[in-house]
Amino acid sequence: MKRPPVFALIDCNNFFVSCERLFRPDLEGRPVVVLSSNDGCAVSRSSEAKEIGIPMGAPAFKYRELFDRHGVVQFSANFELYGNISRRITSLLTSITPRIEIYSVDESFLDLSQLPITDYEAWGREIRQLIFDWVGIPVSIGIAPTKTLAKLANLRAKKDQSLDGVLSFIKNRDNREAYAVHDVIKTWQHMALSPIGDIWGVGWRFAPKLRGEGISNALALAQSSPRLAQQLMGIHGRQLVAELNGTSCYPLEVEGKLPKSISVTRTFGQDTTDSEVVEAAIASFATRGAFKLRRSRQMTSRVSIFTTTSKHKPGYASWSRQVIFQQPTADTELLIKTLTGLFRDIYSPGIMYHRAGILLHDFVPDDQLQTDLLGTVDTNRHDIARDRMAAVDAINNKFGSHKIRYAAEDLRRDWTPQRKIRSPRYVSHWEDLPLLRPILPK
DNA sequence: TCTGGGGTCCTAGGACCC
DNA sequence: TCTGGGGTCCTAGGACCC
Repeated sequence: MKRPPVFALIDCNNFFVSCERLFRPDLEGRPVVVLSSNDGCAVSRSSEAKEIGIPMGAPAFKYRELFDRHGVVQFSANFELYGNISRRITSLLTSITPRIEIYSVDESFLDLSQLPITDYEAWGREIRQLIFDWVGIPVSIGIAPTKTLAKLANLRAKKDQSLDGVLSFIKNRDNREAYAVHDVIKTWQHMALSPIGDIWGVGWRFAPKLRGEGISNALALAQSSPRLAQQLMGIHGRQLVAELNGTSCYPLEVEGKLPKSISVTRTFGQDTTDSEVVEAAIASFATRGAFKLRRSRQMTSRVSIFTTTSKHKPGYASWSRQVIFQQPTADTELLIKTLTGLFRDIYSPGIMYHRAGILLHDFVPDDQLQTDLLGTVDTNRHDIARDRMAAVDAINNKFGSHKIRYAAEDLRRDWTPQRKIRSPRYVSHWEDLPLLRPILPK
């Protein structure tokens, strides 16, 4: 018999900050923030930092005074560290069940319906302790018959200290009922306490619209008509109402999906009018994008670039250009030539470039080289390029990324973002390995 | 010559997520 | 002086066809 799904959402608390604290236990109990690229905005905050009023995305320069007053400890983002810790947690979860969807760097959904669990909340507490003991990261766990409700349960588990980080809207499945009456009552109580803007899928634009209709919390949305929800939010609104009522619309996506587009974009370390600086940046973006594309075993048929000036200065402007390939490619060399060529078309001296990026779209599998209408595909050139890139990837894989690269990337390096206060790469570079000093007897 | 309705495909922009 | 980066999906509207 196929059982209805039971979703568990396991979500790391203040993930980036928790990773930094792993190697700096002295920061426990102190306000800590992790900053975005160029040390621009706060993207992860400890609970102490939230309490003193630092919002998500707070620009660091505006909060400098608050940081100083409360002794807020700041870090530049250290993605190598966070990726490593993230993989440790997902591999632990994968050992519990293969029915796992890795949703983001700090969140995974599990389907528990096939596991012999008699008390879901007790199970959640065990797993929470297990992750803390083995990896050292605190997590919250929400369990429910739909993903939207699992998200909501997770958020409630984070906000209500008395829940101890775990909340389940399903007690057990012994009675074989999909969703028992006492479960529904419990779910309603928590939905009534969940503001409309906290619901997964309701963002800053839809929240005021819904409030205007008198729908101010999750329970009110669950009890509103699917038709009204669809009118206000499109098809997503109708599905949201169903999910809040326990009917699952969003299944567990176990298979890692292939990307449908790839983008690499950066704000420069400092604005520039120099075309060589921007070209070198675009060459580096092309290299990174092409690498990601090959890793997904795909080729691109349409690529584009864009540049912008600063949004926060008068005369903000942006430019973009795209090109369609007759023959799909994953060749770094061709992509660098094409994309830097597109930039030269739009370059204009005197413009203060602030940000630039590349986008790759319209992918085909890399083993599917289609001939064009005239059958003029140059398979020989294609094969040579593919072999060359396979060799480059193999070398960089063995000796470290960027060991072999195109000269266009090194033309100028002035664009690279600043990360002035990054923590050591404790777990990915030998020279950054933490040292343990033995305590000598006196 | 005049003309409506229905379908498909594409693109840009909007909305959301972490 | 200093305000992130990487994605997905849906929808409206235009072009085109019969």
